[in-house]
Amino acid sequence: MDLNERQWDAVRHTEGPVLILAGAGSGKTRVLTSRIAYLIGEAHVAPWNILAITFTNKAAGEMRSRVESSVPGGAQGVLCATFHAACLRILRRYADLLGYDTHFSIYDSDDSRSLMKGILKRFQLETRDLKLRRFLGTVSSAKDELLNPTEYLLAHQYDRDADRLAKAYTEYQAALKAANAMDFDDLIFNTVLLLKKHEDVLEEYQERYRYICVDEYQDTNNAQFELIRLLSAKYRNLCVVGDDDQSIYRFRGANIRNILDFEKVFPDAYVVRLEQNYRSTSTILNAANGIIANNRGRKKKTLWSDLGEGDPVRFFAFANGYAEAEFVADDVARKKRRGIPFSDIAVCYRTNAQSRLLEERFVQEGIPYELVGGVNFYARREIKDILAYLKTVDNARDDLAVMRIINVPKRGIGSTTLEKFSNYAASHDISLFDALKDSDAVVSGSAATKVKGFVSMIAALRALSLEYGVAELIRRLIEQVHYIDYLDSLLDESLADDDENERVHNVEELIEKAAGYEESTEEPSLTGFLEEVALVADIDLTTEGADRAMLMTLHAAKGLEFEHVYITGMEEDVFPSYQSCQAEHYDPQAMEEERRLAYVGVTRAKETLTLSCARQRVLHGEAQYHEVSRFVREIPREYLNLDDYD
DNA sequence: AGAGTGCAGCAACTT
DNA sequence: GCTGCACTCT
Repeated sequence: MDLNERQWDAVRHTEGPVLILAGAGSGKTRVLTSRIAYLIGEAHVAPWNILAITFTNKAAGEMRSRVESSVPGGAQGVLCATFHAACLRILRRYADLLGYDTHFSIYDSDDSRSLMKGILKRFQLETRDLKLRRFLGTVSSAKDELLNPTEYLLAHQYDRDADRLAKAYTEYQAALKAANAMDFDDLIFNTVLLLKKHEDVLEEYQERYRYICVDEYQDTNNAQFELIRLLSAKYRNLCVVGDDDQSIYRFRGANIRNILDFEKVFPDAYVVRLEQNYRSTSTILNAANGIIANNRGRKKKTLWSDLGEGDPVRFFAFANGYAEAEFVADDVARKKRRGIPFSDIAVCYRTNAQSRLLEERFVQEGIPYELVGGVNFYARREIKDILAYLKTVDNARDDLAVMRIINVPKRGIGSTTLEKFSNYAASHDISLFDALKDSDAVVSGSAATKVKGFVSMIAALRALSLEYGVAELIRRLIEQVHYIDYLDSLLDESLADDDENERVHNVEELIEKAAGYEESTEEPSLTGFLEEVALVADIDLTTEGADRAMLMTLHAAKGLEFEHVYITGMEEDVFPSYQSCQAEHYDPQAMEEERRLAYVGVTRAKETLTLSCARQRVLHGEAQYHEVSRFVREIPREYLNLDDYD
């Protein structure tokens, strides 16, 4: 293994707390994998005593295969997983200690939203200046602070609206528990709770995971920090890797202090700085350094590279977004003609909405591309419908799932009938599905018949689920409910003959994914499939190998690298975003986070970096005019090609 | 009682 | 451009 001096240092220092400050492109993944290989091969640590936490499933998979190839056959037992996946593993074994059934469902953000919406309606908690968003945000940050509803109220009793927020939090948790479901934050929160309440469980996992590595440590939140603190408390072999300059998830509760204060919490921490960059030209690196130097709260470091100067960073200003998109597409095509594969190229932007113009232009010019993000595959309506059927089969207490599919496709069970059943369920303290089973007690006549039909259909599917695998179950259920006909009926007739129905295509893809899951998993199960599906990120779904340019947000680009990178929309109020520009005066942190995002974007590029802006752009349906982004101006002029600047 | 239609309101980043 | 909701029609 060819590692530099510092990297070796980080690899060999296996015992005790270690902080690796790894600048962008400094070979941190290589260090982490080498370290794990070293633990197994040289320090003779058993693979199953190692836990490696990564940010995405994709990163976890890459790490697993890289460890596997450097320690052939020896890396089997290493657990490489995201925080959420690692917690899920623990909870599937011990959730009963917290009063959940181990088949609990996982609610994604959409599910959380619907659930909360229902609660706000039922208890009339929503007002003009206290909206759904704030309720959800409050619950999420309460869980991050590890406060249950009672503790939350106690800690925030003098805050405005605290009583209503606490009420919503209480009811929301009660509803989740009744539905035998956990949201994303619960996965962490409940694991911490479990470990704190049950010393024997804590001890089991402390013994198990004697060596813990955490990647992208700058993006951990408070609850996640508490989790690893607990797990590593006994053996104290905690190695965290991160770069405070790349902390870009503050909005989601990431606490940059976790990395900045690591040495305060672990005074005996061994600190390694990786400052040699193996990715970018010095020009690109200097541009990045010029930008990030404007931030105040950061650990000083100086990245350097010996990969040569390379080309200057290019900046182009266009009259509008169309011209910008046209340029990017043309320029990508030009690169291709010069022999550069599309797959070496990424186009990044601040918000997903910006992808549309680019996509249109790429399609026109016949440039193959892959869009990362946008509407998550698993968030699409047709996919959520099928998954709701599966969830209902797997966990009948999941009211939200039942609610979603009871009248999809239409089977004549409308809102009035549903309301009766909801009330019946609430007053008898049973799940919606159990209420449906009591249909005669709630409604009569045709409504009762329809409900009975639904209940027996689910029962039949449940029987099928014991007999068949997930893929076959899906095939049979869509046939049973005539789901494809339903999807076709959704299409506008004018469009119908043209393209084939994309939703149908998505459903077929889901079946393929289910089949893939069954092949790649030792003991496939419906629960297992549902959880795999619940925790995937957009970036996990990207396909490698195809020669396509990548289109993605700057957030999604984190951890990736490309020979040629374009960043579009370099405009004030776009990037930096409108919100952060507004907040600038009372919350300088917001602007610093935008700047870190710019730093992340710039440092993705290996050979060339192209920035662009549009003087005029249509946002929210109206034309807006913007100045050139401050981040462009922060790049020292000597590294910038100024042909079209000013 | 349920289904279909039109329109307002909204649109950061994401496990 | 999309979703959720209120209103009207069957």
